[in-house]
Amino acid sequence: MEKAYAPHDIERWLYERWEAAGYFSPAATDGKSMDARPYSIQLPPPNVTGTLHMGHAFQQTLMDTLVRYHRMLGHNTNWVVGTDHAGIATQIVVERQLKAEGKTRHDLGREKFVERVWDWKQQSGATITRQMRRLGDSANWTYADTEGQRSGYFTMDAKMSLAVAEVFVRLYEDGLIYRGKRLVNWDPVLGTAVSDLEVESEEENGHLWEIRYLLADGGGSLTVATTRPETLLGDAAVAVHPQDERYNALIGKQVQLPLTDRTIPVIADEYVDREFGTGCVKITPAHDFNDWQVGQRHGLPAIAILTLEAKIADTAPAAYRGMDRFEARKRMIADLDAQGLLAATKPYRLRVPRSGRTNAIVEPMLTDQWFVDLTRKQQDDGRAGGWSALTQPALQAVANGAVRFFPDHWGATYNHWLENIQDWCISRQLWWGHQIPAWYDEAGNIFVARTQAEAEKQAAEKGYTGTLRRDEDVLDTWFSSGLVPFSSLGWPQETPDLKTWLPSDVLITGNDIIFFWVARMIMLTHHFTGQVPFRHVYINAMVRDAEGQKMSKSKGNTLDPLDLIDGIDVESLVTKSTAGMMLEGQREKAETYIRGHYPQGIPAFGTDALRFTFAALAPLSLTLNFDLSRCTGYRNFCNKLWNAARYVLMNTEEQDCTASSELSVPDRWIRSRLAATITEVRNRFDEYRFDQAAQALYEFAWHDYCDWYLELSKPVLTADTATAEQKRATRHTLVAVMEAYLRLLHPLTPFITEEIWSAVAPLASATGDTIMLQPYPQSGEFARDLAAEQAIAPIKAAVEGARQIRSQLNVPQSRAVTVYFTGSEPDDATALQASQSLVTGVGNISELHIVNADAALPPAATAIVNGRTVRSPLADLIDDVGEEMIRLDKRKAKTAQEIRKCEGKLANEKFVRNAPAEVVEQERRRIAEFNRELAQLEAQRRQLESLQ
RNA sequence: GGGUGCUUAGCUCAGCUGGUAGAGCGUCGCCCUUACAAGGCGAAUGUCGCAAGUUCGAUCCUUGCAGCACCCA
Repeated sequence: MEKAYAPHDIERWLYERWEAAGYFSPAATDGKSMDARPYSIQLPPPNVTGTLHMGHAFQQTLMDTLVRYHRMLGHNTNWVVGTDHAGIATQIVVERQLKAEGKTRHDLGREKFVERVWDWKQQSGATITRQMRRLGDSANWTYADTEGQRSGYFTMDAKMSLAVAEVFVRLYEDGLIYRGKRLVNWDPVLGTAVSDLEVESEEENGHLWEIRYLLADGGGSLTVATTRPETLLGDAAVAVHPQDERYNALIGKQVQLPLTDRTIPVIADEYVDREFGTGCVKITPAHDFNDWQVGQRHGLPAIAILTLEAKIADTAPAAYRGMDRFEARKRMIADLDAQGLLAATKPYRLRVPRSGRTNAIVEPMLTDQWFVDLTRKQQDDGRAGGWSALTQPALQAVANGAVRFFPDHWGATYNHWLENIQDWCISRQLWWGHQIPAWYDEAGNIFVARTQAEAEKQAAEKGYTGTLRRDEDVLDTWFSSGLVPFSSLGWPQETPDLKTWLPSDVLITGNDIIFFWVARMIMLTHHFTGQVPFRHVYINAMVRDAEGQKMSKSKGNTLDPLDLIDGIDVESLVTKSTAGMMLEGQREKAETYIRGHYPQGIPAFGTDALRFTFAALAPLSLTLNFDLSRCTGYRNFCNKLWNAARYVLMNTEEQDCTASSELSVPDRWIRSRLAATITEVRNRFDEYRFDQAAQALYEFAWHDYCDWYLELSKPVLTADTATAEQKRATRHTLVAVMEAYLRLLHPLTPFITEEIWSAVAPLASATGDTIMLQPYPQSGEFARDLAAEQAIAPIKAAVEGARQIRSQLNVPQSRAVTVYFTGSEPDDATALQASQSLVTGVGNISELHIVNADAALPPAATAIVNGRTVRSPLADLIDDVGEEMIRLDKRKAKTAQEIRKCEGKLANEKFVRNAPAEVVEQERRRIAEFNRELAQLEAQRRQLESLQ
């Protein structure tokens, strides 16, 4: 083995070997695989043209850890993966490319444009799956891989598209999909409807304009307050609160609508907030969601005055036609002012709805769209409505525990959303996506069918034989991803895979798509298969930078997981991170951040260290602050493990390492600790506590195995006093514990464990081509041995005591000292006696004497470790008695304080009366212990005083 | 306005059913001891956000307050 751990040298070729050998497919688990308990995870399909970001890397680390864990448990394990066509995002990218060529998608036409998107998908589609391989994802790439690219399914491939059409048609036939003219959120830049989930509203600075509307009968005016004066052209009424005495007399009268020749009524509606503005609100049903409701209540007309490009339409007065909405606003304010109708302009903070994709201000727009009904209890013909058929069962699934959230409080968020759900607008005015399987005849009659031929047949049955026009719109991307849990398994065919892998075991995903995706998968899967899509939903934290800031390109604080794996120099990092930044200020800001935070660039940590960091930092809370220094720490951990393996191999290779019955206390102790760690790690994985599993693994390897066991093995392996049998027992323990530990660790750090295992396994008599398919350690493989754990305590205490004394008196550890040891437990003396040579070896102790607390000793320095006392003659050390006195006084003060605390408790009658007997007893023991310690310290001090 | 989460060492975070406050990184000493300087050994560091309550006992339970973050309207 190389002297230092070099991740780059091992990672890539190992992955290729695993994949080529077919280890990722369920059948590889072992011979009995298909009968074993199935275990599967559905990957949230990433955007096919996207790249891997920290959130992906984090999620996938957790998924791969679970998948590897369960595969080693012998479960029939299938990690179903695929990529998403990501309608809007992908279309935007290609449109941008066209724009660079001076073209629009309309220049190409739909067919050519879609072809072009496919080209782009083919070209860039492999990027993300290649990156996932670098993470070590043991995904079942060849499963559902209809395109033969070893990348799983693609949501727009033929098979998946078939399922989409099938679902659409069936929902339509069930009366759960309808088409209608409704107000929807409209992105005027993209020219498509977007769902309310894709709209982000933030407070921005704006104005509140107060505009005078004159009464038509000439008897004065009223003043309305609005943040959107341009929509005035579409006003259908002015509303006041019915109990508002200021305006009572005006209700029912007509007012002259400024800038137009229309008059509109004054109506009364509870919706009006008397406190807001002037208490008079203009009502524009065609351009505001609330006003739409008011309009419905009062039978008002919806006058649309904006085009789909958000320009003033021909329905408005000629003066403003064709103007952009914001230009029109300016002009109208000026005109109103000129006519003396502008009463006031006030600065105002308002929530501005913007499209998540284009950042354009979203316009409520009255358009024909397709919806999934999620709100009706019952349809007019008596069939179940969407609430009963889709929404309610989804609520039920969580309520009755069929689906469990981790952490469980996310269930509340899920419930709250579903309980207040709106119908789901599923049509998008895009070209890239699943085209809606609906056709129209010339009269506008709708035929929803799986194919055009089927639609024509339907039309013919109604006596129509002319040409049919297919609906131009495509479906919301989430519509197809909502089917993934079953469509990826071959639905609508009744495949055996559906039986085996539905429901999957756990979904790991971000809280940002609980509504978009999780809820919809539960609804649709239940509706079409009667099952839940998954049993558990683990909501992972959002990855942020070390300061807790959201990662964003414009701040420059994003990290590319591959840069953490491979490393990158600072210049390349700057170039890469600022590429494509148009705004000068933005570029500078990003560059400053990068040079400030990574002045040396980023070192190569390797995949294993990155994965371990994600696991160790995985909290059950909202955010994960990714700290590079933690990553460094875990890279060092890998190096530690690597070097421990080197030590083990150096001392065991080509030697007899077979089992021995003559196990020493350290042998038995480390095996016992491993047994405890195995139980701990398995439990933690089972409850998704990746952080605690990582902690237990770290602790064992570094602080038990390396710090103590390897050190304790040295005297045995090198000393002439140890018998051949004892040496063999130690060699056997070294390799057996290492081999099992590697298996225990493997799900988190697949590469380094595989690499070391291949060298260590033969020595531990383990066979197999890969650690991946080895059985996961069971606590029964090693015995818990409480006697050994107790016997090791005085050994450690003696060594630590000697080290403390040397260190605190500034004596180099290399100087051997004499130690007088006084135990605190009855068995300490015998345990220490039996391991004398170990203690003197590891502790660099020249003579070890086991003595009573009151033994007469030469003046000595004292250390107390876990109640055990270690004393070393000052003659061995130095002659500065004063310093030792200071140390003793410090220690005395500490002990005295503890005693006071205990005494306080025990003096409290209520404590003694009410606390459980064992707690009181424990307190008594502690006080006795401390008193003994104090007496010893005082004796020491007197001795030193006499010396001065 | 409603909801959820968070507040513990300089930083990033653990802390199980209330019973002696922990880790990693960083800091400060001393060591290149033949697995590892990406290392070893030792040390220092906390009114557990604030206030009240329950309890013999509160970082943990309850209530209120403050601050931060996110979600919904």
